Amino acid sequence: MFAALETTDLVQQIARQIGDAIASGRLKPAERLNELRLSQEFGTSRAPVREAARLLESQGLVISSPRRGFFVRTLTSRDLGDIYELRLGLEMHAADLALQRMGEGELAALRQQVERLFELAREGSVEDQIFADFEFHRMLCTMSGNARLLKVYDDIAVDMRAGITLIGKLYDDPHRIAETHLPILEAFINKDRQGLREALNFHIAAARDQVVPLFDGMDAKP
Amino acid sequence: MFAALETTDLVQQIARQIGDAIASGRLKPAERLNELRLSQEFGTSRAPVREAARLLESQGLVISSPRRGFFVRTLTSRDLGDIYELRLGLEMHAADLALQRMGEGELAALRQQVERLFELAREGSVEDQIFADFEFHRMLCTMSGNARLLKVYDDIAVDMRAGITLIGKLYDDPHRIAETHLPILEAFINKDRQGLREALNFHIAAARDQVVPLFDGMDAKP
DNA sequence: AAACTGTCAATTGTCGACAATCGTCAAAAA
DNA sequence: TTTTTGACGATTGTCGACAATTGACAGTTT
Repeated sequence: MFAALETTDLVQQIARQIGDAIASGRLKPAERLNELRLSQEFGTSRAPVREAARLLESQGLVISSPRRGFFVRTLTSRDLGDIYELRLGLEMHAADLALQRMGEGELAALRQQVERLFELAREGSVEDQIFADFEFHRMLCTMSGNARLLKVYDDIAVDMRAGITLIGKLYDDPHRIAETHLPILEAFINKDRQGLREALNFHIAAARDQVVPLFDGMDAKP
Repeated sequence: MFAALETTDLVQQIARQIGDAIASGRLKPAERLNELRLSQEFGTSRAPVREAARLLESQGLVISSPRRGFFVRTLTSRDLGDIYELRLGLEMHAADLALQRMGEGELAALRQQVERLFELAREGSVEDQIFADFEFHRMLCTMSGNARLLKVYDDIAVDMRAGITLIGKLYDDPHRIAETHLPILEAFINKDRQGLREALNFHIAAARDQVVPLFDGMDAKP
């Protein structure tokens, strides 16, 4: 009858804000999370901030160094390479599963999302397109019907986003980015399993090659 | 010159103990984590216990219900099915990568681990063999050379272990379990990529079919 | 000048306390 | 009997405080 009231608890709110700050680059790698400062900024005590930090810790977004505090995780080019390599396997598997379970509605949604990519290439901001790009691949993982797979994708997506915003620059022509999704969509339509794998392989390898190399030498020790 | 002193911090120690208790079934699904009781048992205050619970939360081992506390995660057969399905994709990808990067030492290690499986089938406890089984597959993921992939495997391994111990019974003949690793090993030796995929597919599907069905109706709401 | 040592402010790790909330149980109403 | 209401105990969420530790800086020694 009525809508459920805001039940967001404090810790998760804080965790999300800090997580966003990391993914968006407002908190830089190796930066220390000053608990007192953060708690004052949030208007709370240090306890919820620490719990939020722990929440992010096992997610891999921050690392805790005993007696020294929490630090934003440093991404090496090696880490990023691993992430893209994992993503490749993950999405190919997701695509396999999606092909088996997919109906017409899902296909239409994918098609619409690709159209959106072109749209944003013409008249949107770079960040918006990057976001839409992530969303396309997330849809693919959703369509696998495997919730756990989706969770893994969400985890690594945070890091990819952090990596991209860390580079700070547009890493490719937006129109070309949109275009590279066409073979994927096409293979979906044709239910061409092998072609889909190849299209994903090409697409993700391209993304990796444009992101990872720019990352050498950007490392910093905590 | 000297060995570094134990720098294990309290929170991680507690988190590990609770995690072990969950994986080993000493803490049952949907069971509530009474913070006061746990803190007394550990001889600490509630703060570190809560932080440990948060650490386990984003790992998916416990879920927090605002104002009601932390509960051991309930595994549905659907969850377990997803996990095995994800594991399949993960290990096939790991195998692909391992095939490219593997040397002689790795092959010998795998072979030795399979021998150990047979050994334990003859004269070991069931738990030891299950543990060795997990270790075999973990080695495979390690050999992928992809640290992030390994992390994902470790995450889902906890749940698989919890699922198996929850069932509580031996789920197959130990000797047969050992045998099903032979085709995997063989395909590795022959560097037969397709055969390796098929062997893994068979092996993991078998594991799933023996674990997941037993799980129907064991669900409980928090 | 360089390296070492001692001191000090800043920050973390942990604790005990208190208010808010939830689940339970008994009593009252239907 | 079944359902609703009310109150109580138990438990959580959050806070402020204090001891322990760290990193930096200045002073001392070689």
